[in-house]
Amino acid sequence: MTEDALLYRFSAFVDLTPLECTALHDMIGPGSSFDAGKRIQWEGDAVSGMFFLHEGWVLSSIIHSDGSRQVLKVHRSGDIMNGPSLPFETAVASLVALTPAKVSTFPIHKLGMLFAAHPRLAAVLFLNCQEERVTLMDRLAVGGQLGAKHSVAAFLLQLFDGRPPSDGSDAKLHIPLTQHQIADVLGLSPVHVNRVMVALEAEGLIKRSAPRTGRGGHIYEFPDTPRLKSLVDMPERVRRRNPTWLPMPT
Amino acid sequence: MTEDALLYRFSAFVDLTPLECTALHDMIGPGSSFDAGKRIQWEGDAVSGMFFLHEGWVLSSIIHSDGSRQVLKVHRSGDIMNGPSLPFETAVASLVALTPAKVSTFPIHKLGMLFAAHPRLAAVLFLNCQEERVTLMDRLAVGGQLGAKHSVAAFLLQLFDGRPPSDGSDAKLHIPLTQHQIADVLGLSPVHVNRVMVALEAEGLIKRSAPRTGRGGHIYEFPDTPRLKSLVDMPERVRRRNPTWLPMPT
DNA sequence: CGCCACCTTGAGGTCACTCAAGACGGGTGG
DNA sequence: CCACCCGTCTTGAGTGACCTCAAGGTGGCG
Repeated sequence: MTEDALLYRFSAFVDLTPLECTALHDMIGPGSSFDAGKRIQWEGDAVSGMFFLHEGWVLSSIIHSDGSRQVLKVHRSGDIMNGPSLPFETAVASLVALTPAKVSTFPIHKLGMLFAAHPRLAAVLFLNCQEERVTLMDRLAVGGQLGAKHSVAAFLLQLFDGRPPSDGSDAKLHIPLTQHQIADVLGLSPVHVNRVMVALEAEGLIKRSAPRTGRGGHIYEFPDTPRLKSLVDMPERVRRRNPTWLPMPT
Repeated sequence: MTEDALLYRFSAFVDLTPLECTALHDMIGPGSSFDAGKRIQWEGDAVSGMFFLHEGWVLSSIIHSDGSRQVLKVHRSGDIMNGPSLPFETAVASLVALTPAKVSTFPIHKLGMLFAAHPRLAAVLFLNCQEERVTLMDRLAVGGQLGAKHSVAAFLLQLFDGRPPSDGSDAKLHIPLTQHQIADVLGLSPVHVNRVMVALEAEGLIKRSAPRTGRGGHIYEFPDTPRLKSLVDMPERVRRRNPTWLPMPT
């Protein structure tokens, strides 16, 4: 299954050739495991490359000078991490494992080799980055204009829609974030997140139950996804797969 | 000067070889002119490529379903536009000329050729995209946590710091945005933007004067940039120029 | 048993919003 | 040259969303 996770982001845009698959495997270093709560990278570290998340949940966050924390992205299996740090001398964000996580490094000089040897893969990386940009733009739009209820609903729905294939396809989802962490994602206060959660549950839009195990998080169910989606009302973005303009596969 | 504008974003990361310069010029189509207020692209159009802004100001925005508008980016000379649309079937945002603007198209199939023939330039495009991502992340952080005063100050300061070289280097800056448009950028209401402006002026952090001409905008002065910067308090991001990991220049 | 992290709920305050009306200035037509 | 109009900026008053502070409840774990 770890193989599939690796190719997840890349094959979202193109059907990979076997040669490209092996090339990716060769470029990505051996994975190491991190316990829940362990820090994978500090904001301000020297930039050594990207990371690839095989398994688990990882939080990417920035500490503000007033001490408050802004979570920039909730990473899940298949995600490519630390791209935003590449243009700079030092890392932009910290990466913290939320659950036990398996992470590979994608050393930066191999990234250069990838651009030289596999232009199509490079283009896919570029597209992936542009898509992340759109994700941020949408968050900006939702958070800026609409209320906290919309933000929370959009957040939950995004995690639900984007769950990796291995998670099964029923309407339940374990989200290992505390309400405090969700607040950090959305730029709200923890107490207000709680109030919104209670309200959403009262309206029958979500259902929460205790986590099956240990630290943090809840299991969320979505009994009425259509109504939830209509509440959020995000524009439908359909990805263009195998666009004709990409360079020839290698 | 238009040549310089073209190379502005690229040479932010690397010193271009003459061959790369001519390659870029060849790939970018002839420029066409747009009057102020003219729409360059509609949200929902088919994606035909990127655009390159030689001269002028362009607003990139999304219309929400409730009619409100979110401005995603204020483009200025040298900017590469419409990148976020590339992964999708239809364009993500509308592009509207704010001032008379000169725009070239960067057809999508030539982008594929660029990835194949000029891996180093492709890598620079990738870095540029990652940097835009960071810009959005910072906006998210500022807008989410801090007040409207910070947002407005950060917005003005960002425009001031990022002004193209041709604009001269005195402490004056003509910003052709109405307060209503600034509100759309920041996700605030127009009246509140106005109140903040008045407050900032009362504190001596900015100074406004009438626009030299026609429609919209003001001339802003920044008599006390240090204090303004300390108010905004963004982390300093230093770009890494000519990183060693890039592919060989062509 | 008691600690700790998390969730929950209440009360009161502040920031930013909406609605509404007025001031200013440029552009147009008489 | 003047009257008028329209977009923009400005200002006031009232409302609502979200925040902070604070206290209490719950469950896991040593």
